This record gives sequence, structure tokens and C-alpha cells, in this order.
Amino acid sequence: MEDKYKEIPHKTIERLSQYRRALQIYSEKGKNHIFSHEIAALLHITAVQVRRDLMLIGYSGSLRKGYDISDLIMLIGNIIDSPNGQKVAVFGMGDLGTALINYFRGRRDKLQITAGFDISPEKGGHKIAGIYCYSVERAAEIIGKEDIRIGILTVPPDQADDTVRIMVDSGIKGILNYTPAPVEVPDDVYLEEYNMISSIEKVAYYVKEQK
Amino acid sequence: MEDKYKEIPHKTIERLSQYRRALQIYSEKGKNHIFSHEIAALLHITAVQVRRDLMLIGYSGSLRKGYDISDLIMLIGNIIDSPNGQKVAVFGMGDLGTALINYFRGRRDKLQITAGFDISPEKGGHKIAGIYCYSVERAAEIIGKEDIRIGILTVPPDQADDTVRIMVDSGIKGILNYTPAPVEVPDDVYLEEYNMISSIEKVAYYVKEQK
DNA sequence: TTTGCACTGTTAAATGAATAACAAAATGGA
DNA sequence: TCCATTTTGTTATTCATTTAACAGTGCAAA
Ligand SMILES: NC(=O)c1ccc[n+]([C@@H]2O[C@H](COP(=O)([O-])OP(=O)(O)OC[C@H]3O[C@@H](n4cnc5c(N)ncnc54)[C@H](O)[C@@H]3O)[C@@H](O)[C@H]2O)c1
Ligand SMILES: NC(=O)c1ccc[n+]([C@@H]2O[C@H](COP(=O)([O-])OP(=O)(O)OC[C@H]3O[C@@H](n4cnc5c(N)ncnc54)[C@H](O)[C@@H]3O)[C@@H](O)[C@H]2O)c1
Repeated sequence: MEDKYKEIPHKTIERLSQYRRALQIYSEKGKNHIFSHEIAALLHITAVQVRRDLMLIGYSGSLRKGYDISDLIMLIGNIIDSPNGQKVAVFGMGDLGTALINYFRGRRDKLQITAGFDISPEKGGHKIAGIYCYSVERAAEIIGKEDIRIGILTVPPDQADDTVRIMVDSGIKGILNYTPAPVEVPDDVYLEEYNMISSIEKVAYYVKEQK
Repeated sequence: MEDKYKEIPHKTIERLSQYRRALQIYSEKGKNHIFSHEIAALLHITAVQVRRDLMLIGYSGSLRKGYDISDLIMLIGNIIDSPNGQKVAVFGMGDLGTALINYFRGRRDKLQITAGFDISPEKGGHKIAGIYCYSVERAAEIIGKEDIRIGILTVPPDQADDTVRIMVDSGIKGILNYTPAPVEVPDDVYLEEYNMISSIEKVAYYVKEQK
């Protein structure tokens, strides 16, 4: 059963998350069912791709009505969520960290930002955007106590290396790095990096080429 | 010449942008040359991948010293930048929009955020984070006048559709959508979407699977 | 009832991307 | 001088992902 899910391609995992998001928005319009080509249109991919992905997770739609939206949302949840939820910590409670916390709030129930860490004394000890902000010195303590495994890195670039070390030593097993600095992690820590400059440079490149 | 570049794979374009960023950080340490395996280590990929990418853009390194960093930065610039630069507008000057502008400032010279648009009256008419903020009604006028082709979308999700329409009608040819709402664009507009929830769900999934 | 239609689910083929393999070149030391 | 070492540039191969093809199915309309 678990082994079956191991075979799900990385790209499919990414899309499943996107399907769910799109389905949630769609279901708020009062719809109960959706066809593969409708999902495809929302995400700008092909209907075949959608059906193939859903095949991989073993979900069958109704032939005439398409897919049951709430069933599908639930099934995607079974695959990508942890049954008991996972906790997330933010390192660096500046502009971006705060924006992310606000954005995140209320969107996912199995994934919760439960702690923030910052080096600045005036941020420590009280809540920012509803999240308690601790001094980084207490990282190991809090992360251990709360069993946090996932960390978001939004410190200044020159602090990235040191902060990652603290995160890893504290028990973090997955890091989402928003810093432009390349960082190092041990093999057993999953690292995902995002850089806005690369995204916009890609847009710029294809705009340029298109002319 | 231009046709040659057409063949560069999407993934390579993405990596070129990342190479440049890493190289810039690296060169600040006083280094002039770098080996493929050093670049690879920074980005957590293989040295072969790096060499293959550089082969595609026709850059040759020195056999014993590796690649000349400033030459390589320049060559990557020749490929992904526009010679005369490109201007970028931000739609939605809220928390995220402001954070992005601050982050962007001074990082790229061929790519400049030159205008912001917002619906809120108290934001219009003055500068936010150093960028002049206009009312959205003036989008077509300003974008036409300044010849802006690239737009970043950071309005609230329920405003995404309408705002994209305004952007497209104003002449925007490439959109980076930070909104969780799926949006529609004509064929001749390049659309790149980013959603932080998907990124973190991916991290969460692989953290879960790893245990 | 039967035919046509619009879907799904699945296998097969094609495309795209990453990796492996290796020849060629430069350097330093034996 | 020549050999061992190191690294590049490139072709060949493998692997991953997407797309195509198509059979099967339920429904609606004739
Ligand atoms: N990926 C993107 O698209 C993107 C966009 C904007 C910013 N960024 C990056 O995100 C990071 C944060 O950006 P920001 O605009 O929020 O900056 P910011 O200066 O507003 O916030 C940084 C925060 O980190 C705290 N901090 C500093 N050193 C620390 C340490 N050692 N440990 C813990 N906390 C520490 C500071 O007190 C501050 O609160 C920067 O690295 C920036 O380059 C990335
Ligand atoms: N992709 C991500 O990782 C990520 C992270 C955080 C937020 N977000 C999304 O980015 C968007 C902005 O987030 P935020 O935290 O900055 O929100 P925010 O409320 O701080 O900012 C929104 C801004 O848009 C302006 N606005 C509203 N309607 C507008 C319209 N029709 N035209 C122009 N401007 C308009 C508002 O006046 C406000 O200034 C939201 O959609 C949010 O969900 C995405």
C-alpha cells in the first residue's frame, strides 16, 4: 500500500497539490463534479495528463458526471497529507516570513505553522501575525518539544548557512529555502529552493523570444 | 544565431538563471574561476549536467582552471537578458508585492520594476518601497508609455481574473502569478504560476515518506 | 432498441531530460 | 621527455514524463 505510493512521480505529486487547490476553489462555486478536461483547463495542461495522474492514485470517476470533487479532494489528502498533520516553523520573521504566515493561515488543516524564530530581540517573546516568535537560541528546545519537522527559511541571505545548520541540528527534516543563497543539507533532509528572480527571468526570457 | 538559442531546453534556461545567481555570490568571495563540479555542488546537481548546459550555450572553459566566472556571467546574460533591458510592473502593492520589490531592488540591471498598480486610494499617487504606485485605471496608459511587457500579480485571489484581463489588455506579454487562483491568458502571453502551498506540500510529502 | 456521443481508464509510443561513457587537452611531476 | 592526473566537451544511453491511441461504458436521443 505504502509501496504503491512510492512510485508516484515527483511531477504528479506536484500536480496533485495543484489539483486540490483548484478543486477547492471550484467547489466553492457550488459544483460537485468535474471532468478531466475542466481540471486540465484550470491548470493549463492536457486532460490526458489529468486522467493519467488520477489513474496513478487509483481514483475512478463516473463516466457521465466526471469526478466527484469532494471525494477527489479527500483522496489527494490521503496521499499527500500526514494523517495527524505536520507542523512547520518559520525562520526569519521579516516581511516575507510574515507575508507567508498570513497567506498560509486557514488554507491547510493538516499543515500548520506553529512557531517562528528570529534573532531580533524586539521580535522575540510575542506574537507576529498570530504566530509566537521565539529567539533562535530556543530552536532545538521548541522544535523538539513540538515535534516540528518542516522549516521555512526567510532570513537574510548571509545568515542562511548558519540558520540551516541550526534547523538541521534541531531536528528539521525538510526545508523550503526562500533565500537566494545556495545552502547545504545532509542527505536525510529534503531541500526545496525557490527564487523569485529565476521565475521572473524565465518569464522575461520567453517574452523576449516570442517577439 | 537566434534559432540556435531556440533549442535551449526549458530546464536549462531555469538552471542558467540559477548558475548566474550562484556565480555572482561566488565571485564576491574573490574567485575568478570555477570548475563544473563546484557549480554543481552549489546547486545540488551533477557536474555533467552543468557541462552539458554550458555546452548548449556554446561556452568553453579552460581545461585546467575551469570556467572564467565573469565571462560566464556575461554569456548567460547575453542569452537570458534583453540587450536593452525589460521593465516590470507589480499589480497589488500589498505585503507580498512590497516584499518582492524590496528583494528585487539592485539585483538585476537588465530587469527593473518600474511601476506598481493598486486599487486602494491611499496607496495610489505616491511611492511604495521606492516604486511609484498608480491607480489601476491608468494601467494601459502607463504600461503603453513605458513599454512594460512583464507583470507580477499579487492582488487578492478573487481579483486575479479581472486584473489579468487588465494586464493583458494593457499590453503585458508575460505574467508571474503569485495568486492561488488559476487564471486564463491568451496564447501569446506567457504565464508562470507559483504557489507556496504546493512547494511546502511537496516538502511535507517527502518528509512524510522518508520516515 | 439501437446508434452516436462524450467521457474514462489503460496500454503503447514519442518526446524530453539526465546520466554515463569516453576521447581530447593541459598541466605537473617523475 | 613522458606518464598520470584532472577536467572539459560531446556522443550514446538510460531514465522519466508526456502525449497519443484506443477500447470500454453509460447515457440520451432517435
Ligand atoms: N524567494 C523569493 O522570492 C524572495 C522574495 C523576497 C525575499 N526573499 C529573501 O527572503 C529573505 C527574507 O526577506 P525579507 O524581505 O523578509 O527580509 P527582512 O529583512 O524583512 O527579514 C529578515 C528577518 O530575519 C531576521 N533574522 C536576521 N538574522 C537572523 C538569524 N540569524 N536567525 C533568525 N532570524 C534572523 C531579521 O530579524 C528579520 O526579521 C531574504 O533572504 C530575501 O532575500 C526571497
Ligand atoms: N504565492 C505565494 O507564495 C504567496 C504568498 C503570499 C501571498 N500570496 C498571494 O498573493 C496575493 C497578495 O498577498 P498579500 O499578502 O500581499 O495581500 P495584501 O492584501 O497585503 O495585498 C493585496 C494588495 O492588492 C490590492 N488590490 C486589491 N484589489 C486590487 C485590484 N483589483 N487591483 C489592484 N490592486 C488590488 C490591495 O489594495 C492590496 O494592496 C494574494 O492573492 C495572496 O494569496 C501568495
